[in-house]
Amino acid sequence: MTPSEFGTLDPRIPVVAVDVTVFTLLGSELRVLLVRVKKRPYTGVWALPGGIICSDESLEEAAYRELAEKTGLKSVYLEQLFTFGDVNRDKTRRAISTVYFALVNAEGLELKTTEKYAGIGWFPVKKLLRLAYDHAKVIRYAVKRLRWKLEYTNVAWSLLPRAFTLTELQTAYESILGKKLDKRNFRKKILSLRLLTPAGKMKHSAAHRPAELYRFKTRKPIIVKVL
Amino acid sequence: MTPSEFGTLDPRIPVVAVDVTVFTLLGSELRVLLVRVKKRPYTGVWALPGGIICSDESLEEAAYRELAEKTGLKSVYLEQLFTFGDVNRDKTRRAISTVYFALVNAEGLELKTTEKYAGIGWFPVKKLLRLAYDHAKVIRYAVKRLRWKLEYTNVAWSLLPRAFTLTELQTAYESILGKKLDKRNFRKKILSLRLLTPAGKMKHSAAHRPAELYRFKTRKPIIVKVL
DNA sequence: ACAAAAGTGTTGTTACTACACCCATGG
DNA sequence: CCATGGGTGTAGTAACAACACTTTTGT
Repeated sequence: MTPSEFGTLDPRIPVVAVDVTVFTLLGSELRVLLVRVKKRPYTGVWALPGGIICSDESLEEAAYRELAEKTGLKSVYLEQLFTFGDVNRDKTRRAISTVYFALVNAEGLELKTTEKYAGIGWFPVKKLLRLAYDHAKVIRYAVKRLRWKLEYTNVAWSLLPRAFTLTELQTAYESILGKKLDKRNFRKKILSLRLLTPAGKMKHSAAHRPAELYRFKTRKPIIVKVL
Repeated sequence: MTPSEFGTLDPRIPVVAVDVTVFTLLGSELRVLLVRVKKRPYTGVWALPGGIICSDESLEEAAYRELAEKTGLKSVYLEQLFTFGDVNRDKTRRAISTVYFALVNAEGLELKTTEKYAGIGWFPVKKLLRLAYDHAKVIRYAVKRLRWKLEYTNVAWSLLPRAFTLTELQTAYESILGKKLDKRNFRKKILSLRLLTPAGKMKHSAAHRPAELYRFKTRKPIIVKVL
């Protein structure tokens, strides 16, 4: 059974959807993945990627499917964020949407879209245009959760390339948390957590001293007080 | 439209339910509210209270309705916990269930049940019997969240009577976290947070020095590192 | 040689842990 | 008067915040 077979019934009967908020860093700016809707009444408006679940997949599988369709990525950090179920969040029918939350390294990543959408792109989280449904609210909530996650877990690995410098890591933290951090204290704290291991290489990027590259020892999500 | 009008369709079409994990302290033991199912194939088995949502209520309203039906309580602490959507979690049909999480003071509270159930009661969270659906898993997850909430927020007020002694508060923490706490450090920390205000009364409970009664200054949920 | 980012320590302050005795009451 | 839980302080330790200069490289 395909998604399109649902949703043709009584508009008061709830339909179950999954949406995904995918975040990445581009030019040390936090961005979210949006798609351009074709269907009325939101034609031309941008929204989070998502859709009705299929009858033979779990919610999480639906979220992974959505993510893979748009980004081609399979093994990324993904977790359930919240389920939005207000009566009039979708003007056309009763829709319950479980929103997932993904973090991605966009380096060399090609976005693809399906017939369903008229476009796809990364949008800065600051000053977002008007979005369809209640998606503006959803993104605000997701950003809050992302900030919390950065401070209390090791998920930052999912935003960065495999190997990265401590300054890159610090910049990621700074641009998402929206505040400057002390270089010495940051490095001391991060290294003392023993989450990182030197990659054994240097990054030579310009006319200045090269930086040591590090990797996360594990890419399993764990809870640690980082800051 | 009433809930019973749903669920008569194709069993592969997802139906949206809300379940509630209601916790309380009875005899300084953590307990959860369970109801006894009548319907096959879970006849006689205990489960979390819950049901299909109505077409004109939000998820949260459905959770409040469920809670009020069973406990008569209206203004309690309630928040969304998680949405469970595995394909075979309900043997009879595809059911997506958003689970809410409530904390209640059970003092002088009368449990009521509806036609739908064969019984209702408070069950110790330790050594639970077999439960219907995936509700054992749901409760384990909810207990984890409860422990986190106690350590990082002020929600403890919702488990206690309006006025309580510091020892009662400490006992609540100890029985939920499952460990002893140091009396002096606990009191020092709690009072330094300035969440409590003396109720101006004493609790005379037996042949020993009476204890000062306190109240929470606010019953709005806030995030504070308590322990 | 200079511009530009990498890298590195110390000190003061604050929060946390561990620990033992006297107090007020009811029976 | 005694059994019971209520109430209190201190000292050592660990985590955190604030702060500026030297090193290494490419051009």
